[in-house]
Amino acid sequence: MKYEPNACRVEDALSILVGKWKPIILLHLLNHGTQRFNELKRSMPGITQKMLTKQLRELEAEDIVERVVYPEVPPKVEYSMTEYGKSLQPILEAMHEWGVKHTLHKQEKLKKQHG
Amino acid sequence: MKYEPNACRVEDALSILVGKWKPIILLHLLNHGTQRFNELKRSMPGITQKMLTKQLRELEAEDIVERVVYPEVPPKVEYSMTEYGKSLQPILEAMHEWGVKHTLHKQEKLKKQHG
DNA sequence: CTTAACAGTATATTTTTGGATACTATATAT
DNA sequence: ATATATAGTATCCAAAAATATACTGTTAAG
Repeated sequence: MKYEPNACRVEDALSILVGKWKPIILLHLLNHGTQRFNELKRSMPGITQKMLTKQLRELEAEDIVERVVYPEVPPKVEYSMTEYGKSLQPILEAMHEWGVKHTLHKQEKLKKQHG
Repeated sequence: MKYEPNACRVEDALSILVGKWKPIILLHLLNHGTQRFNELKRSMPGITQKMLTKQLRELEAEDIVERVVYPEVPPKVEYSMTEYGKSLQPILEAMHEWGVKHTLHKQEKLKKQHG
């Protein structure tokens, strides 16, 4: 494991995970498998169509998410994680684990501060 | 490992790693140990003093980085990872590993696209 | 007397990200 | 005839992140 500045690829992973909605989208697809556009939208209160579309297209461009259009009317579009995209799962899990610890750490810090 | 929306703590980890400079700062401190302010600045071409200060203060507020001021003139301030902050290393390493793979993945994709 | 090193702060501006709202097309249900 | 569901676009606007630039105070070096 080398981290010479020029060889550092942390940003590559980060750029895919970052954004207000991307981790939520990824975790939802990992947990629920294939989902239609409006299924995703309904499970993420607060997201706008524009944002959801934009995030999904970015993930698609990176081969993380697959988009399948069925030529029906009304339209039907299904999203799912690619096999390649699933390789992000261990990282998301590690971040989740760390986040849980960090929440506890902050709580203990607060206790100390007011006795 | 549960990801019920309310229990998802991925954002907690993400909020600490995110930003144009934070991963760079963290990796540098992990690899080089204690560093003075201008040592850090010199090793990150392009960063402004304001940005470096801001990122370091945010990391300090989260107990990731420790800041020690020596009452000398000219001023001397040393930064280092806290023990707690070092617990981020496996995540950063995992992201680096993934980033390396992703770089290769993209290269192969390009090859296919133009024959 | 001027300049540089140190570790910042202050102010203003640009760039990026995210959000609100209205609009499209087609088919089915009422 | 009207409303609803589908999966989006197109504009415009607000908020957040990042950058540029100038400034502070003290000491030592030239």
